[in-house]
Amino acid sequence: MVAIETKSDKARLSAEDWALAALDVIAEQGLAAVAVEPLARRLGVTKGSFYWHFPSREALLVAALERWEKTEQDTVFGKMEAVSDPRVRLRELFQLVAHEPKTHIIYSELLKALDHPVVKPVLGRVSLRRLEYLTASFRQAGLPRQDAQNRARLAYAAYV
Amino acid sequence: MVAIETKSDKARLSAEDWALAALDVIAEQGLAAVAVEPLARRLGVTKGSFYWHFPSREALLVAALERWEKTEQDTVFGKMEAVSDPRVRLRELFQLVAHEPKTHIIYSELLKALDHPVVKPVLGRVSLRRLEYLTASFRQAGLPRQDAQNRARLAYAAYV
DNA sequence: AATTTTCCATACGCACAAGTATGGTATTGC
DNA sequence: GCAATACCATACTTGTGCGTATGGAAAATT
Repeated sequence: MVAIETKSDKARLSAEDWALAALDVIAEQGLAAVAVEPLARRLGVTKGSFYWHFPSREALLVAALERWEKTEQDTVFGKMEAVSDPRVRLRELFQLVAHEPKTHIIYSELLKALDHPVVKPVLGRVSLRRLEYLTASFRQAGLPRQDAQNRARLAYAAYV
Repeated sequence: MVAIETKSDKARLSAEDWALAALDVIAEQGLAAVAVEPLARRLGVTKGSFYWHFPSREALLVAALERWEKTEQDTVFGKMEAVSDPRVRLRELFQLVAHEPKTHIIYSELLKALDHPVVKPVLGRVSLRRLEYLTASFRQAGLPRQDAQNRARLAYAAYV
């Protein structure tokens, strides 16, 4: 028989479950609030579980951010490719960030923790990708190179 | 004889010395890094000193932010009153924030800690004052009320 | 000079989180 | 059914920070 399991009561956990829970905590209380024991309580287990899946808290952060970077990339760029007109695509993009608050909140929390060595490179890559994407879209919309770059920077700054 | 004392070797400390040291730590490592025992080590004393001047860590934060709010108000608005032409005054203002990094950095660190109940009202007041000042200057520079407000908001957002 | 005050050190107790060690239970593969 | 492995609980140890209690030294006061 197939076990009937909801997200909140599960017999056994995977490393990914921990990473997702960590992202939830980041969204709710920031990166500094990601602690092993509170997370374990939240998941209904103890530290013993955690240290089987991960060697350290640091490793959890790396895994969580890695997963966040991947999914944010997929959702945003996945939904964008469908639209061919670059101008409509830009509108869709802003619509998307506005109505997908989770990734959005995590982004701002990570901004607050930019001094953390694990966070910096990740956020650097994500920001750069978004900027390049914006610039490219503005260029396809007809703007010359320099103007497109400026518009992109402005739009992104406004978003932040 | 008057005691010759440098800032780093002083026989006895005052509450203000602690507040200033706290602001230094905020500027360097953020509000969360303001801890009593490390601060004491930094000042060359122990906790015993601290808890004579303050009843708690919270009280130190309040005192430090209060002091920061006061001095930032004095320096900025003090240097601005001298200039009568509102357009020149605006240029001076941006010049000022750019070359007075200390207050500036503290401001951004406090932004990261906006969720802290002690920080929120302080930063709210400071931001509001700056915005109103900007708006007033833009109006005196000849812009109508609505445009002045928008320009002020934009300029402040860009600064942040 | 003697006595208050002022300021600080030392030594506690408490709480909480990181990591380790070890043993137990549930699965899975055979 | 049985052994191996996967997953987790319990019980440590260590580190660090908050706050308290108390006694001692230096300054100021009289």
